[in-house]
Amino acid sequence: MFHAAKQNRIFQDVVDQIEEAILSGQLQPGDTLPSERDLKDMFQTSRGTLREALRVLEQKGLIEIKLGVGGGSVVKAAPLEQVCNGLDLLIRFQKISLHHLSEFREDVESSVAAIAARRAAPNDIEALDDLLNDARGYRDLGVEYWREFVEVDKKIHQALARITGNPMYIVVHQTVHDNIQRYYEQFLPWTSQMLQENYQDLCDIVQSVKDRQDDKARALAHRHVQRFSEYMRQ
Amino acid sequence: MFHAAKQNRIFQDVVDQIEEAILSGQLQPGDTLPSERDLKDMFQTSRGTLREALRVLEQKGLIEIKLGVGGGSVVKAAPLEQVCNGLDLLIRFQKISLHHLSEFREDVESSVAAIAARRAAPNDIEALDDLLNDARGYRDLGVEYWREFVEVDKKIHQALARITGNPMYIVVHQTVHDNIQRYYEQFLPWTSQMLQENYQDLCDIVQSVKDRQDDKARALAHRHVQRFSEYMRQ
DNA sequence: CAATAGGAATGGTCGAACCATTTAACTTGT
DNA sequence: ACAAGTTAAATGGTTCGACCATTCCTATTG
Repeated sequence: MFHAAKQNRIFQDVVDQIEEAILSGQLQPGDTLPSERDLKDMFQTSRGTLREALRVLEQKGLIEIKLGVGGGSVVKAAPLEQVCNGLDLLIRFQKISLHHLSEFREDVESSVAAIAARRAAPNDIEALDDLLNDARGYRDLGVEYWREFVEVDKKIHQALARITGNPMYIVVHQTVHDNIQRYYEQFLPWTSQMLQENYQDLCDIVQSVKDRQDDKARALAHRHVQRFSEYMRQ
Repeated sequence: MFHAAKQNRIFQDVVDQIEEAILSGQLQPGDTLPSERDLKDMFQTSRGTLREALRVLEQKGLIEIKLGVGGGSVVKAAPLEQVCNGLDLLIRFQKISLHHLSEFREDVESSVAAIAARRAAPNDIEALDDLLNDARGYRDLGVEYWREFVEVDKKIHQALARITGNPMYIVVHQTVHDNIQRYYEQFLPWTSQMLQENYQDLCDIVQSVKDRQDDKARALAHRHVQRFSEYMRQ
């Protein structure tokens, strides 16, 4: 339930203090921390210990460290990559398979589509239509434009996630998508037929979002992702 | 698309080498790395730089560092917590509201229940029944045992997540649950009626898992979590 | 006025020393 | 012979001081 309180570790105390300052808003994204030599005086510690603390914060994705005279530790906007990297590590550690990730993604995308269908505003619909037009363009250009098509496909899913207005879906969706994409980029036997099927799927999903049919959108999105998973299984 | 290749950073090279050794299986979980003083000689670097590398690996969840003569850096089994910690940090950093968290949780718990209903093995059912018995015991003891009851409730949800066999659900579920708990521990107007309702919900869910009725389990879990969210809105 | 050279601030690295903790071996008393 | 306490060694944690590499600003010079 609790984990050991290694309070002997000074750098951990420094990490906690700076992390608390960031999470509480005392330090805003973009703010620059004092230099290492100043910080070491503030915390009354050595530079080595302070640097270990900064290293941890950097690894957590909370700060970014820049070189040179104007440099220093800058508070980052959102530690999203860290979750991505953590997931990636788990995958490479073979604790999570592509199958697990796909299954999870099916549920997330389904829920996102369903909620989007309930909440899409007129300008959201407009944006989706624009993206759909782009997708049709690349489909018509032929299978050699699969890379551009996939990019639009990604943007459509991102747009749906944003329409939910719930940052949890945005964040989780992006993390899962990024990690799946990293793998399927290696296997890319895209056919013209797959492009056509995917485009049709997207059209159907957007249409059901327009019609406010959340259950239909959920089912379509589920089938869409599932089909994609099956492509990859081969 | 790419991020800067700061190859000036020696400690990063050390991190990469050790990480590669772990991922490739040259270093197995449980193995102990050489001491800092030996490692510094192997990498031909200073102890300070080497320690920064170890700090990063520790933060990544790949190694655990123990004190004393028998101590050193031990390769960890699974950096599962790292994803939890990362997601947790993201939730707190972005100050994701209870409402958004709850909405997301409703979907996750629903999917978990549905999948569990399809995959529960006999011994899983047994474990669920045992937990259900514990829950009934605390319910009968009265409302002053709400804390113990909630603990069992949590264990039941955890058990369902584990039954899915998909680490993604386990990790996401646990993180979301912990963060919601952080909110509702402040407000605890538990009534005897709420205890009763929750217990009945759990019974129904487990029953539908037993009956392999995944859609019913999904619906019940959704209502269960939704009801809980409504409690807290007051 | 532009190009170049220099200097100062800052992160990155190094080495040596010392402290704190832990384990194992050793000593001692019964 | 056994148990308790003591000592020693290995290991991570910390400190200090020095120097290097990078970056930006400023002053010099053509």
